[in-house]
Amino acid sequence: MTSEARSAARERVSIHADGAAISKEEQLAAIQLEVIELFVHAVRVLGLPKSVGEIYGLLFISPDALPLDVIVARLGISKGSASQGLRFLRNLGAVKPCNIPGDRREHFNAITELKKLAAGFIGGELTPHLESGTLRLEKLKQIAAQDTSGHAEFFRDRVVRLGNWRRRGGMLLKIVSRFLGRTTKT
Amino acid sequence: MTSEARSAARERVSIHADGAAISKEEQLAAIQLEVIELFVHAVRVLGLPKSVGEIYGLLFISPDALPLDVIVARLGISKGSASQGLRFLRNLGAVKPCNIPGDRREHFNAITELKKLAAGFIGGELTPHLESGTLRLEKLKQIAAQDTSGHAEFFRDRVVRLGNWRRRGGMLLKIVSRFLGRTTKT
DNA sequence: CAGTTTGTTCAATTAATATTGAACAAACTT
DNA sequence: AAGTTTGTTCAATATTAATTGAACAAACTG
Repeated sequence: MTSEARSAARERVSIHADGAAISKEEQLAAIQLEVIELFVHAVRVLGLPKSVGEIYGLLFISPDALPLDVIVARLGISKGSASQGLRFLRNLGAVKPCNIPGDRREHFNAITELKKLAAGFIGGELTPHLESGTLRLEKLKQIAAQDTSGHAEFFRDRVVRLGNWRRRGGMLLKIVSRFLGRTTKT
Repeated sequence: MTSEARSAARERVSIHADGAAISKEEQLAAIQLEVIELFVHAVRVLGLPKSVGEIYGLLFISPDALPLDVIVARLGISKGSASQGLRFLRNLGAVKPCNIPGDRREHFNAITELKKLAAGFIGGELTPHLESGTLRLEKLKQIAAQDTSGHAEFFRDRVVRLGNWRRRGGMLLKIVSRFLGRTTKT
């Protein structure tokens, strides 16, 4: 996009702020709105904020990389939300910054390989929890060893069971990664 | 527990309500508190309310089945929370009602086989979302077919990709179930 | 039957989370 | 250097979700 075109877009946006018109920049095709809605639902299941779903959804269904201010305009969310959401998505590897020659703004593309998305989510969200669980389990073992109640044996059995769960959870993450890593790259 | 013992327990609880004492019934061993905390963290990851983690954790680490009012007293939560949490856990198959002869109250045991827990969670929480996603996808295909913008081909490609994601998601759920179903029953 | 126990429901409250927007800093431009 | 543009941060606000508790119903008990 040229510098002049950007200025023009901004002008239209300011008109919209007056409630008078909607810029072409902001108009989303029906299919785009629907896809964004789909991602909003999907991220809810994963326990992530709506804005993250909106941003990822918009990038997923946008033919071109988009900069922050365009995301803000098209979704009608605040700059703060967009900035935080993009940082989260970037940290997860769900979104990739890309440079557009002649444009100072950092643009973003959605990463659309399920394998990569899952890897990012597993590494960024799941594994940390699994590891903090490992620490908790260590603590549990110690406390169980000190237990003086009449149920020490029962408690120890339960702690063993938790250890088994965790072990199998770790195996599952690997199995999932391996499954998604096989061949077909969509 | 005999009828007389229950009355006595209730009396101690009422004393506690006055701020004067804590009944033996309510005292949780250090290990129990720690396990409950662990489950509270775990259910957060799954997007479930804290109270559900507390209730399941308490039952998991209790040698005997517990009735609603004991759960309320030991966790210090409201009857409403406990009732709703138990219903949720029961629907998921994470908790099993059991009858204690001579006691009118319904008691609950935790189900501790990871396979059963996962099956309940997959069937109760994950599959419904996957299925609603399937419906959304159908809608998406229709909208994509009608698209008049210059990006119809891109949009259709994305919809195909979403279809692939969903298909693989379904396969994953099966793989997870199969993995957890193998032999070792802890 | 009148009273008690047991458990559910749901409107009101409280707590937790996400979002906003204004202040700020860094990187550019003229 | 003074002014833009671009993007971040974080305290205040808004929104959403969980919890409470009181009213209720059903199942028992004497």
